Amino acid sequence: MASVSPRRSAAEARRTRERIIERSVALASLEGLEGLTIGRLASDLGISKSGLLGHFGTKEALQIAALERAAVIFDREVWRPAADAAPGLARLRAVCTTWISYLERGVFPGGCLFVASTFEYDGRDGPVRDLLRRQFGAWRRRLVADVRVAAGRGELPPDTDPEQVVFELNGILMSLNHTIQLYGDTGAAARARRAVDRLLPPPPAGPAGPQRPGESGTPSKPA
Amino acid sequence: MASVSPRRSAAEARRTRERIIERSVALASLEGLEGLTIGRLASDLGISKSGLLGHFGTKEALQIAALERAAVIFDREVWRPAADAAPGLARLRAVCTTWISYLERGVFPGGCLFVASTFEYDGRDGPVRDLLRRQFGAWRRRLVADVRVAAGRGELPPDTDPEQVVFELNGILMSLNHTIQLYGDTGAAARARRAVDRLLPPPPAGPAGPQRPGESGTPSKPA
DNA sequence: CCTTATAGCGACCGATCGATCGGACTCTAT
DNA sequence: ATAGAGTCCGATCGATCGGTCGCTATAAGG
Repeated sequence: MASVSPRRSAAEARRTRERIIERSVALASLEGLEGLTIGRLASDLGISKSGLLGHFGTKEALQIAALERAAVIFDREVWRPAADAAPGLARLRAVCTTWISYLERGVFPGGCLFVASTFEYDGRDGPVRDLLRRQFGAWRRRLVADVRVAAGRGELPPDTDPEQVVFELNGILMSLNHTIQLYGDTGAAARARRAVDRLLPPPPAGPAGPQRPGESGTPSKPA
Repeated sequence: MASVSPRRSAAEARRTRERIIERSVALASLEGLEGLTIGRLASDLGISKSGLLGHFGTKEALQIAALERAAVIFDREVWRPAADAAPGLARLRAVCTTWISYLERGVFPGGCLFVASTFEYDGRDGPVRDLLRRQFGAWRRRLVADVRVAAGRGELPPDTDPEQVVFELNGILMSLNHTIQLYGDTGAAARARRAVDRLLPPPPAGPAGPQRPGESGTPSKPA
């Protein structure tokens, strides 16, 4: 009678919802979006199944909320730290650095949630897969745009095919993800960096600037 | 009473077992190794759950049988068609060709079962994951050996790091797998081929042999 | 021919799945 | 003060999960 603790202000509810989503993201990266079960999640958080599901309605809505949160985290961990670099090669290389680090540090305990989810949703379609498609598309477009800038500025060969570069970049990062997840070998990050260097050669670091003199871009040491 | 059909010779039982495994592989590539459910599988095949499980004992044993069968298929579709090429660059390139084709043709309806399973078994360990590790290890070792041969024969730069090359090859193929599965874009196979060409440059196709004169290897047109 | 091994069945197990319900409770707005 | 909205609960739903059991009918082996 006294043990029931039904505290529930609007702010508290928001916090509860946050906790649910946060835990969902971590759990989903380990067990998969489908392996996420309401019962387990609820008992993990010390709340009831109905109380949990009340925030989302259906499991699918929870999955989508988790994916959207994962995108926010990805943006925070990978894109934003590199966003200030000069568009073009500099930013591409900066993004690759943060991207590799994001896998190396294990931001998601079970590896990149997007990659895992894609393979999980191989066959079936539906809102979850649609969202995944959109998220990957947006990310790819960002990278392609910067490759195009880099090629236009002469930082990459003029015959560069932007989509091709992004295709290969994605492969490098997926291979890293795969190696880390299967063998726990974070040393593979060095391999990924080498592969990136081959694909996006660093500008010559001579005392004289590269080829675009007036550019403030090329970060020498952005703190 | 009359509808029960308990035919069961040793040969018939073997065939039943084969049918189960075959269907399991296809289903697992679509729904995941864990998404494989005994009930669904049984009703798909028109047999009872207990009759199915009697062949394997546990679901885990069935998953392992499916993975082992998938390895046989992979070997048949990817390795064997290329195995006769000369060890070294020629065979590496041949393997990449069959490998890409294997993804392009959708040998497994849900993409490469090994890759999907790896990400599915991110967190948890156990016999399934151990098997995955061994299978990937064997495949990687094969490729590394051929890269080493190629480097030793001067078909690749002498400072080539074999593990690095295989790491990047794996990435290319995983990126292809990913693109096909998420967008159904088999056109990405061309991108994968271009990436392979960059990583494993084809030998100069001049009228004179490459650099190793007495070698019968370098297949000009092996039919 | 008769015994033994076994393939496959139907019935059933406890556990858990996602989801629904009515109610207890506390905020917030009037 | 009171009404309404919203949060979270316990109980419960039907379905399905992996797995077990006893049984029957046959094939295989002596």
